[in-house]
Amino acid sequence: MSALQKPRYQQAKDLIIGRISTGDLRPGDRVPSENELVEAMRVSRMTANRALRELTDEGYLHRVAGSGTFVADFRAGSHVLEVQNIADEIAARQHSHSAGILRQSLQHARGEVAKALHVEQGTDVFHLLLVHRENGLPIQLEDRYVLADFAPGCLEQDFTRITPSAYLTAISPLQEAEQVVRAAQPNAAVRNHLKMRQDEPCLVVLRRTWSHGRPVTFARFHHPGSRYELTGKYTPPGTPGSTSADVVELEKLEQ
Amino acid sequence: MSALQKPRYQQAKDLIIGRISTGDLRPGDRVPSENELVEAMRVSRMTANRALRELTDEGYLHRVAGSGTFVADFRAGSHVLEVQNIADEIAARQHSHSAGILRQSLQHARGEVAKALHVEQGTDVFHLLLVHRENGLPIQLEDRYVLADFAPGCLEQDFTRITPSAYLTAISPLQEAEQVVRAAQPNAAVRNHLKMRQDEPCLVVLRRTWSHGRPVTFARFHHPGSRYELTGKYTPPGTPGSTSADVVELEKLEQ
DNA sequence: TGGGCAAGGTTGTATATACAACTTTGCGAG
DNA sequence: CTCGCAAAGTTGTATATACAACCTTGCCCA
Repeated sequence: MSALQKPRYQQAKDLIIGRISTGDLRPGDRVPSENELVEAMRVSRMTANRALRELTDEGYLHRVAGSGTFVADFRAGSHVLEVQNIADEIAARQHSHSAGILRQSLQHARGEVAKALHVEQGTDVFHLLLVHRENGLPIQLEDRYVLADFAPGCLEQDFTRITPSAYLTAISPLQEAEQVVRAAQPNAAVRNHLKMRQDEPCLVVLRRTWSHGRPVTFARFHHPGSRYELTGKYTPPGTPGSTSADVVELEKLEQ
Repeated sequence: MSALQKPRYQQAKDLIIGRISTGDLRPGDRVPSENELVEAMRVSRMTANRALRELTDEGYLHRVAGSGTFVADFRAGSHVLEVQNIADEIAARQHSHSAGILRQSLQHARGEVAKALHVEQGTDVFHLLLVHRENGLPIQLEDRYVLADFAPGCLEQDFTRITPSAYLTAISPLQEAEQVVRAAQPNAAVRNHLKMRQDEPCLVVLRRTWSHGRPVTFARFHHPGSRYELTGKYTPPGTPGSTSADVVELEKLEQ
């Protein structure tokens, strides 16, 4: 193997995912066949097969034996927790993601932040505050604290290009997460940042994420109740993945 | 290949899963290595590798290169979806659960209910509407539809003693669930039933549950935003279970 | 013109082989 | 006794090959 860090099947997966997220490949479109991938990427057919098979298991593609491989119709977040990166979630909907940075600073952890991160009061933490937009419309206010010694480069990072979640995941796999979901009335600042209507409720997610046995980041996410919802799917032991089309259908039901 | 319907990698997966579900293999136990599987099942190492790799991706196993393959520590409690029975949830908090029945009738499925349950308009369904209280205070309005031929005894059941969720689970294991979580303003009826303050937002959960490949029940849950929240924990492959005390701690953080 | 059949492409599975990277074990030298 | 290193075992990846099952296309024949 060449001096490449990523395995080749992963490179193939990245290639396909890239073409999907840029809109080059759209739902229903035909994806290169295994043999075409073999020629294009100079890999064996088994490697191409693994890439396409895994993407199918992950819900991105849809395969028909004898016919071909196609981009799956939709991809709603499988587990509520699986979708940690809002940019991916938006890209999967074929929409455009943009972000605005409201704060990016080094602070001393105080009160509940120190408590949530299991550190002493005054420990260095980065404080990030940003607004995520889907097709220009704000859908998430991310208020995040990150342990400074876990991600020292936080102040230099351009989080409008790489979301904090993606950045932190790249540093080290985030292994455990806990979250709380609640409905609440936003305060004026939040409502303002998210351009919410008066009296529109807020879907609030508090999430703490662990890496290698210690909490490394704690975030509060506020979403406009009218423009965002969490979807989940639960399949205990047995049955393999069914399509996510049903979740989509459920999503559309009005209360 | 012999006259076997299932692929051999699937047979290998079933073998491991079987040993886990009978308790023969317990969390942390060592699973047969690829080479041992090769000998035991007379398959190639690639086939054994695929079986173990897929089980790892699905969360059942945990692999360490150079060391071995082990049963993953836990698999329940990962999702928000785990708590299906509000009475159990309340009991876990050492509080008292009570329920009031507002409706318990046989109806014909219409509109979105028929659509959610994948049946024709007019199919018989039971409609249940009840309020769950924690220490006397309403915390959930359960608006549930159940396929009549799945649970024929629904009208005779005393749902103040056994919750619908517990009753349905007893009939047949509910295997898959999908849900959507959103924040919304309740209508007057809901607000009234839940004794909610004016302008208090509502945490709404839509959940559809499947059994043996077909949807059997569809429910809308409304909760007062000030008295109820969903908590979840996610532990992908490795780390052993920590107590839920941390989640509790996170719960108490104010926004 | 219409139907049927054959050919080619595609996915699904299975095997044998090879090498790299990592972990554990155990032995031998100091 | 301890440290270090070598050997063996394990997972991770990659390739070449093979055959079965299935779908689509297009051609040939009635």
